[in-house]
Amino acid sequence: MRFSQFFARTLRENPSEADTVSHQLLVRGGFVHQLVAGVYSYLPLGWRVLRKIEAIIREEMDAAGAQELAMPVLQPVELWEETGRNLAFGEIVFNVKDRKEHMLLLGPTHEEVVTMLARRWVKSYRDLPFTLYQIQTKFRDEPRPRGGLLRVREFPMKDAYSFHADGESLDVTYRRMAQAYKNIFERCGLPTLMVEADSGAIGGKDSHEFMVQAESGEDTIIYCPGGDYAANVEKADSLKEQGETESLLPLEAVATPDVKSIEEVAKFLRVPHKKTLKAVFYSAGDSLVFAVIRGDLDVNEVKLRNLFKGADLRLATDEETRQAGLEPGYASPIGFKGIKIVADPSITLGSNFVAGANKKDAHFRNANYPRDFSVDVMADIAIAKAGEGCGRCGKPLQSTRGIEAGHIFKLETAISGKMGADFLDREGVSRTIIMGCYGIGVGRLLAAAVEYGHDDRGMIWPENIAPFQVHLVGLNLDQPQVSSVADRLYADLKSAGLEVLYDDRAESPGVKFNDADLLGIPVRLTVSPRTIKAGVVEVKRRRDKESTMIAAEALQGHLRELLGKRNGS
RNA sequence: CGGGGCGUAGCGCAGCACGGUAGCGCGCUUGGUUCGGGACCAAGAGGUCGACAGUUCAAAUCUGUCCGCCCCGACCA
Repeated sequence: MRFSQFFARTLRENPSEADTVSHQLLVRGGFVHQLVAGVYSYLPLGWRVLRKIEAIIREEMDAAGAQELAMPVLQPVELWEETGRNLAFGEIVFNVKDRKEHMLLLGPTHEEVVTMLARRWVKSYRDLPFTLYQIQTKFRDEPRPRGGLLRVREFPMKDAYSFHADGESLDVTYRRMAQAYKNIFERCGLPTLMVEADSGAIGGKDSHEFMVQAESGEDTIIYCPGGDYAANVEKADSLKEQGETESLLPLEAVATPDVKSIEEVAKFLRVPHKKTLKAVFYSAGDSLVFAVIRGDLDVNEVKLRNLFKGADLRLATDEETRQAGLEPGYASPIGFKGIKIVADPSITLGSNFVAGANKKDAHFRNANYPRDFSVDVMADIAIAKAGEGCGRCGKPLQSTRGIEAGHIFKLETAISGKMGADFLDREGVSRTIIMGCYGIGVGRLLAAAVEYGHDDRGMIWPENIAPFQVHLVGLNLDQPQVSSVADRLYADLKSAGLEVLYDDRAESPGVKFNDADLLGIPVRLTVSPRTIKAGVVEVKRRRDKESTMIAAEALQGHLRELLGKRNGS
């Protein structure tokens, strides 16, 4: 492609609306253009990258035995009423009305449609298992699009769905898909971390996310440096520090005027945070929930929400707390009944805790479970933090930020059960089809690749997904001798099967070199009066600092060495 | 939805407290000189100042309403 004819324009300055690196660079380089909030055009450069990622995904999906199909974006609301997920998704779905006032929606995902297909086709265990996938635009009216391509409202996604007669079959496919995902991300040149994830309101059992490590990521990952554990913080568990165990002392009330927060209490009574009990109140649906946890820890709302199966969980207001008969700042489960008490096991790691006295300006010393109070549910509701122990090996955990590029999970019968997708097993007994589903945010993956691969001059694309393989820069092309050499080289490279962006514009060298750095194509070749005189071509890899001069005759072989081996297909 | 910021030429911005000719840099067009890391000279094109309403002799500037975009939070199969 000749740059002079290419539909691309670079910007010298960062667009004001972008402050995520990938967003800035993709806009500056002319890869994407925003139409409205969270809706982007993929311009030729961006589209080329997207199609390369898609091609890799297709190859790996096909190799893993999945079959491609295409399902409609436009879906009838009735289908979603079967699973009730039109309510679970709520405001996030884009609704449309047809001319007959029939309500339709723009698919945010395709479990319902694909399960309808399975229901129609699958009669017998002999029809199972199989896996279907598509690469298609999804629509979600996110409350807040952000970070350029990282969180948008219209986006290309690869979604796959597997159907099984039993859990063992699902396990096999799940592992195969996990491996396919590893292959995909590796071929895209992106190191990812496979982490245990929360499966969210959709239900199901196992769930894993594939994370690209990046500061701009929306998720926090807790992982063990030993490599035996990694999880999204929403799901992560850890070994909490053991508090000191003393012989139990008698409960004793102390005056604590105006002392409310754990911080204040610990300071006022001169005890460490981990020797206090924290009480937090949530509103779940139409009732309140009383959460108790050791004072140095925090409540993981995702874990808590999962205990209440999808209920609308939010922090209760002080007003609501008082109405339940509790005094904010001085509340504790001691001598209290009325609302459900959920406790974290950390309240047993230690003894003689300081806890609220359920009246203003007073606390108890030496509170101990179960001597002094009882709880309704004892379950892990704590946020895991770096520094705490790995549940597998005990080593201190670490944390990092990540971009969720892929997510796989075992749906089991969460969808198929509600939709009556059944089959007859070997014994002629009707059973519910078991499902798995597997997603990759393709556009987000593209952005993640930039978050991962860039420097202060621009993007640095991995070979396999770069928009072009070679960036040919011609300098002083107004000299006929130079342009004829450059034109010939361009033609030769193309006929050798390379994808070449040929900068034949009448721009100064500085502009061309800076654009080459910005666009981040893996190999830059320069032809100029200088190189022609020496009978060489300058070769510079984007990720290297130095360039080398290669004799014109040896160039093709040299390029093959630089690029060839990476093209795995 | 709560908090904050912003909307003036294709892009980045100034002008607005104090109302009176719409400006700068980049980019773009034409001609010339340049040519290995964002060249120079000269001449140009390009804007209903987000929208609507109000105040005023007069509004980019003051007032009101609405719309849009970005950031933090809430939320996020």
